[in-house]
Amino acid sequence: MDNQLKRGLLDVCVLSAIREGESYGYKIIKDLKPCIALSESTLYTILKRLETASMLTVRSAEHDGRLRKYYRITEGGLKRLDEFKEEWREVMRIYEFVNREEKSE
Amino acid sequence: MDNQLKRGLLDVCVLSAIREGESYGYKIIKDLKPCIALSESTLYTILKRLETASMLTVRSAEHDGRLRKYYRITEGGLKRLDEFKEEWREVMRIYEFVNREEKSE
DNA sequence: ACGCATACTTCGTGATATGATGTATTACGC
DNA sequence: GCGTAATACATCATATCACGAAGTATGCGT
Repeated sequence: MDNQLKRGLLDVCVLSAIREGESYGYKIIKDLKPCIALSESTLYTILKRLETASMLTVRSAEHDGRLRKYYRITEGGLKRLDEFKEEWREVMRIYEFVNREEKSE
Repeated sequence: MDNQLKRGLLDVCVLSAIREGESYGYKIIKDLKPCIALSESTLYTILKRLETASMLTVRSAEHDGRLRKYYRITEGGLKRLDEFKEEWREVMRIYEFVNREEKSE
């Protein structure tokens, strides 16, 4: 899975990682590891994008003397996850088109 | 469907459009219209990319005094379509992660 | 003391989709 | 016969994006 298919999936993966409660960058990467691999630079890019899009909020807090940024999903983020489900129907339709009748073999 | 999810799907859509026999740009767009909308500039970019990747071959032929470029899928292209099926399992796994247990509501 | 894990940031790059624009011919209505 | 739409392909500029590389800084184990 090193291709373009990840695009469009990454955002929702990150959102789903904080859906159940706020989390922070490093933890998100670890939580998503069994699902999808993403590097730090990728994650922080996505988090910034989602913040700009008001799909999550950030608060900084100290933890063991270190700074941590905690991300919390917003209404907009939850809405995005819902929309994703809708979009997925469209994706499945395309998938089925690609894998349509391969009769005569 | 104006999002990123199309990426990764476009290539295989185009390949699947010429899987059953050679075709040309304008016709591919029309054939794919019920499946996925793509502009001419996008299509020709993809066709060029697929040609470079040896997933299809091109031949020019005159048709009604006009030049047409006919695209034919190669072994590599067919292999790509097979690989796509494999990759799809991965994608479905990710999808299921995103839409996992939304209990407690 | 050293290395590793934690934690976040910035920069540069390559890939990509797409709109805009251009060229050229055929088909069709009026 | 004239204009417009459809056919058919090409090129350019732009914006978005994932990601590796590299940097900064702290805490923990040995």
